[in-house]
Amino acid sequence: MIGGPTASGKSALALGLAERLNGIVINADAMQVYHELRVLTARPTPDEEVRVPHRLYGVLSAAQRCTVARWRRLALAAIAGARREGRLPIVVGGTGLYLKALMEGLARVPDIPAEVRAQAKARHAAVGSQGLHAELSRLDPEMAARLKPGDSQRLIRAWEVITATGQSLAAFQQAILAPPKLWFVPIRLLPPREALYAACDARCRRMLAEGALDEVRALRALGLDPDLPAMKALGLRELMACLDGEVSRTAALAAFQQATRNYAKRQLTWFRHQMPQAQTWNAQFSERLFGETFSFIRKLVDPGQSSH
RNA sequence: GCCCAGGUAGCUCAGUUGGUAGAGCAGCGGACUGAAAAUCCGCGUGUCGGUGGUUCAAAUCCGCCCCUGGGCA
Repeated sequence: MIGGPTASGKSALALGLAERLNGIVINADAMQVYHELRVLTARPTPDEEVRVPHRLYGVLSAAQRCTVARWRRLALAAIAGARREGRLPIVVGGTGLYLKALMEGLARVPDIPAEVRAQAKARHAAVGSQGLHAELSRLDPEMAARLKPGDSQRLIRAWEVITATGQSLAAFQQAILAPPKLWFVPIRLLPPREALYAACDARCRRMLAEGALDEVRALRALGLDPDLPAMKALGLRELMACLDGEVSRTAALAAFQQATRNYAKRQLTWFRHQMPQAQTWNAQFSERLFGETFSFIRKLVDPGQSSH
């Protein structure tokens, strides 16, 4: 399992390991699952997908909604498939929550009916985050106490769970779904800040050169609900503004790069604190370390090949 | 050369009738279990362009100088 911020070199590491270890690369990125987003999410190229089998890349339409639970089911199936084929599953992605849910299990919350979810959103739109927080204080004091009054997304979630099930989300979260009986070797990439930001900037620039604007234009033509997760991809809003002539291409790129850096910083925080059991490596920024990572993994998955 | 408008945090700018300064963004730190590329929380000492002066007290008033825009010659 490989985690780390965008542009840290995760995919290259996964590909390199998969080639040498008879592996299958399994996507753990919330945006790379969407078919219509290829350039904008830096999905592995068709060429790379030929070199090594890749799973869960572009498997959902942008009109669909991926969730942790949905991804987790897909990932478990992909892992099982890889093992059936006798290949090493290599789960790689920047969505920390997905990796954590896969490793540690997920709260067993029933599906919330679409009507209730819509109701929760409508309620939030009507009374605002503060208002919803106040309301939650009556419905579910425990969740209200641990959520910040401005945290709209979690407030909505807590509200819809208590409303639909009559039970607090806190109670569900105490009964975490048992983690699968799988042995993970978590590896995280935490590149130096300056190098990471430079890599983010370069990646955005490359995306523009590789047709990001065309991709955005095509996606927009689908006229999807802006509320869909896929529509939250970094760069979408910025590049749409560019297509509309609201901002120059240069300004759009700068905004896109800024958003990407902000995101990378959040990911660093996540992987630093939420994945503490992981080994820290730095493939992209040091060839030597890549070699070390490789032999380290080889020993773990194939002890017969090493001296001990 | 003259006139006008500006020079305040890394950037864009606030700053009431003089009481030694604060927002947004950036940056940094943090939270995180079914939208997570999401959603939030915390952190603000900086020669207030420089220098003289008025005043108990100057970012704020006055003089001179420097710099940046714009206008007139």
